[in-house]
Amino acid sequence: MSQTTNKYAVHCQSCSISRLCLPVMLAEAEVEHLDSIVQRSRPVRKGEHLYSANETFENVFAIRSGSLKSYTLSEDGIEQITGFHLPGEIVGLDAITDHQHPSFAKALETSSICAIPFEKLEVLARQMPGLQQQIFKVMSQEIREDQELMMLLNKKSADERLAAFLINLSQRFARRGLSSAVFHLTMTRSDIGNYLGLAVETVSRLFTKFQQKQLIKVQDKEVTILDIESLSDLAGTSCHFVAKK
Amino acid sequence: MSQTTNKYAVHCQSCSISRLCLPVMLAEAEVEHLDSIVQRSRPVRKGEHLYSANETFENVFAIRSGSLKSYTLSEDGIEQITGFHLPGEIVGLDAITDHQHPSFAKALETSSICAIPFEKLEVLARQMPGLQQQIFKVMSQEIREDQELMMLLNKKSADERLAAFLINLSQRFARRGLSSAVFHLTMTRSDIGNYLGLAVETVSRLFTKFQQKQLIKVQDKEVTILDIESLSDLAGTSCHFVAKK
DNA sequence: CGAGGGATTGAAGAATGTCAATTCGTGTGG
DNA sequence: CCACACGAATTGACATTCTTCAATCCCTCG
Repeated sequence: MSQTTNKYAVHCQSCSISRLCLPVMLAEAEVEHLDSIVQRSRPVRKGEHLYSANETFENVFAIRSGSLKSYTLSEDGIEQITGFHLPGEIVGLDAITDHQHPSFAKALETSSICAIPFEKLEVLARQMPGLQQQIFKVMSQEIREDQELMMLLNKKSADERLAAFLINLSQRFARRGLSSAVFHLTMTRSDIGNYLGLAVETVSRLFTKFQQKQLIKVQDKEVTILDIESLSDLAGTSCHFVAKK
Repeated sequence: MSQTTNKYAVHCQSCSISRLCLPVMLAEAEVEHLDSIVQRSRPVRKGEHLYSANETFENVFAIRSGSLKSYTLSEDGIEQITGFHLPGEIVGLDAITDHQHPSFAKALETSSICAIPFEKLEVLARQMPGLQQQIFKVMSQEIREDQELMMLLNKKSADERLAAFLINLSQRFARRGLSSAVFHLTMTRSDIGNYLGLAVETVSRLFTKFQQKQLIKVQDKEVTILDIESLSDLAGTSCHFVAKK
């Protein structure tokens, strides 16, 4: 066992978010196998990169605590945030294709990360049907979420985008046993705008607008959802045409 | 062997686009195994659905010839096209997560399709490392492409989007041994607009604009790329700020 | 030959971006 | 411990791209 493994030992067996992570479908003995290939190192601090574009792909990463953003850089150096990631989620899956990371992953706060050597994971997956299934599911889920995001960016107004974003975060926090009503944004307004395809100023204006409409309360990075109903309506059902009348 | 398998028998071993499809990394004997679980049925005709949202997920589908579009419907019934698919590509991967299709796949022209029972594929993948790897790669690739599309929708102007779309199509045709300069659009202008997050009118205007600039030649559904250089520049490097000056 | 969807083109309007100024908050260094 | 500096956030005024609406044309397919 490596030193790093000892030092930051939190085993999958006792990990609080294992039910959201790869071990979900595994028997106890299987979890031990998985655990044995997982590498844990010192926490990644805010602003540090977990991986960068063009780096060789070796591991996928499971988030144990904290939060990350992943993003790509276009040829002209423009940052495009492709996702925010919470505990239990797996990042780095976009690198499998050609063994090189196409994107960056950066910590939004100090975060604990499990590195999982992908080649070993593949081998294990062949022996453990449940693990293979779970990997497929996680990847499938990501494809689906990206599609939903596309829908959001393509068809929805600025109001709808931000509402959907907040609802989405709320639900994800809830699944992790945190409050769905009050939560902390670890990303900047600029990050949110970048992710949603909006100017920072627009995001800022919307926050105040939502606050005036008593949908949410915002104090710096602390968001309180006051009217989840209306916010959901805004996020989901209303469309350009209807909204206008 | 089922009747359908006989009737439309084109085996993976002799399939012209197998190098773009799942068999890529397999030994000949392995391809035979894969081939034995693949189901081929009568071609899907233009406008017919390969699968629809909420249907139970059983197969992923490989496209042998023709083209498809996949799309989702929002709660308010708005169509959002999430991709156009060419021979060699696999569709239905977004359904693995919860055994239900979240999206629709519709033929844009008469298309030959291979249905691959996913449960059988999973079993096979455990026995054939190369197959498992290829499935992972295909899924990873899709995640990556969705991210690129997000970048496109989020950060690029209408001109850049259409240019990128045309370049992308051109490259994909080229990989399939077709002309990268002259090709046929099987989707409508409306489809293109939907996919790129633009109004049909905008797409139409851009086609004429590109034509005036001698970048392309368009005659109905037939596109000829005249100046791939400039078009690539437009698609990739130029950014809002620079372009404005 | 007629009908209907697809495509094109023009004119006007709206949503959002851009620019600019100010405030706020936080972390750093003296 | 305070002052400063710098990035983040907010707010206002203006600019612009793209959408929306409307009319017309075209092509295909019954």
